[in-house]
Amino acid sequence: MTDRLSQAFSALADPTRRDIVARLTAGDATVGELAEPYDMSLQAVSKHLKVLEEAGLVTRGRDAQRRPVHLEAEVFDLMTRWIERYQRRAEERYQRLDTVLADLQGRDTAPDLTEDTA
Amino acid sequence: MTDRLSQAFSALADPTRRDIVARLTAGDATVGELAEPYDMSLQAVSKHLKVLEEAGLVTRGRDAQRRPVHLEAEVFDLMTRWIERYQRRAEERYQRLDTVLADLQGRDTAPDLTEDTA
DNA sequence: GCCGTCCTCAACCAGGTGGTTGACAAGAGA
DNA sequence: TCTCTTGTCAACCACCTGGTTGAGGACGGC
Repeated sequence: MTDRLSQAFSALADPTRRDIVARLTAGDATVGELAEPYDMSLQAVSKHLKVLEEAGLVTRGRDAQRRPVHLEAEVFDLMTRWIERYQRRAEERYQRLDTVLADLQGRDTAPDLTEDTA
Repeated sequence: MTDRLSQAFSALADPTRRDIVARLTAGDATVGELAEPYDMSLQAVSKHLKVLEEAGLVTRGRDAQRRPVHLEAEVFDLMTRWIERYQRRAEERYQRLDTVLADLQGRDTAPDLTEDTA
């Protein structure tokens, strides 16, 4: 689970972290501000932020003893590109379903593996 | 981790499962066909498919003792909507950065929580 | 009916995850 | 300097995850 895309999907698989991301679209915030609404220790939120940071979804600055958290948009783009690519293909497949049906009798081999997935 | 979106992100956080999804865009496949390229037991692949199925990314039919696996597009749409929503907001925030800078001196409250995240 | 094929279920295991508490580092302010 | 605020680090814990092996269910073909 070391690749960028796995880290990004994994980071957003947690509802607390998605909530944090959602709130950060309103503007940067400190760890304390982000932790306040949750019934959870500051340390736990700090861990969540570390996960988001390692996934590249967030960066952390420094302002005295405060660590302002900042949302980064690039990795989101990476994720949407991956999803839309296969979503689009799946939809295309249904649109030309007649062609697929015609192909069915000739289909006795496994699907090819020529596509990279990362 | 019971909600739909968490399950979907979590399912795609694994490279093997993303690879399976990618291959399924070429057409339905049986468990055996899907397992063939991996250095992994059939049972392990069967588990991966179960995860994908519970996330709603895939459905499984029945054809005698075979269980053809079929890609579903709807949940992808749910994910892209979530991502793009916050990605768009993050980008908008940079575009009107001058406004944000003007707001900075008045910003001493935590970001609001009016947004649902699921 | 019996065998082979395709697949799932159950038990197990190592390692990861999400939370806790306690200690402490870095700075601002008195 | 002493203290308060802000946040991280480390150790610990219960539970989940991704793999294994072994057993067996469901079905087609002989």
